[in-house]
Amino acid sequence: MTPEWTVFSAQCPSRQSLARIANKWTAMIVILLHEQPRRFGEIHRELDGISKKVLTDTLRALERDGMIHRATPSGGHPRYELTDLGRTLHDPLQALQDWAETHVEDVLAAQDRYDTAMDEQTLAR
Amino acid sequence: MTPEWTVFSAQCPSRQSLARIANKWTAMIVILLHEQPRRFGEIHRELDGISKKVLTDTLRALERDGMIHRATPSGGHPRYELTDLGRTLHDPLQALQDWAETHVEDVLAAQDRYDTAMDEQTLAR
DNA sequence: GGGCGCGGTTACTTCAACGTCACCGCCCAG
DNA sequence: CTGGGCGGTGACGTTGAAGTAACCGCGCCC
Repeated sequence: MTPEWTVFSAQCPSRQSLARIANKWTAMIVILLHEQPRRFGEIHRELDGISKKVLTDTLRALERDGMIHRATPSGGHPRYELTDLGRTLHDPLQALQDWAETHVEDVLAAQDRYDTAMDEQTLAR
Repeated sequence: MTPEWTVFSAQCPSRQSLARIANKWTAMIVILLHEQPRRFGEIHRELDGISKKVLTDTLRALERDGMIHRATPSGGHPRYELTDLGRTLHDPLQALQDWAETHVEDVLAAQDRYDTAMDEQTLAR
């Protein structure tokens, strides 16, 4: 009987798995590739602020985990595309991006409230 | 006219927001607190492998972003609980955890395939 | 064949995240 | 009034992730 691990156990593979997908670059890349397959340079241009190194590292990791596929047509440039597994990941990650964009204002407001509360606290002492 | 930023722009606040929620500790804590409010020590015990320092840091950050609330009943220990905002975050994050747990095997298999393919490639040279 | 763009790779550095550990105040039990 | 658990905090060191920049082979075009 194999123990029923969950993401809450540090050694459980699903924890590693969660760590990979609960990551901003993973989310953005999966969402980007869901629109259409893209080439390295395209992804690099669209993901503002990512370096070539980090992009290659992230793409390799996603490829290793079977979420994307690197297809090199003969005599052409490689294209990155989602695999079937990767496609199942799109909706949850898209939901995350949607949340981030619709609730930005709330988060910003909460930060303001927290920061001013902290300021008052330190001033009062 | 404010520019229509998205998470793809590095300076957009929603990018920061995405970075916070697309994070394994955030996901696990939100899911844990959705079941019921908990005390520091409880969370610490249930999240295998997190240190006190990282836990406090993460809790503070989530509190600042308005996702959780630290309630200290008079003459009692503080309890952490989700705010309304935090509650809206549960479903997307739960979806991520579910994905991680249901697709572990696929990911593991993909890693195996990738690694043996790499081995053969290096042996062939 | 020389230059250019693409798609990386590599070596080196920098920086932030994290772990560890000692310590603290508070409250309660004995 | 002392000892222990709880809920942290702070200093310090380590590590790993990320940035930087130089370089590289390939194919294409002039």
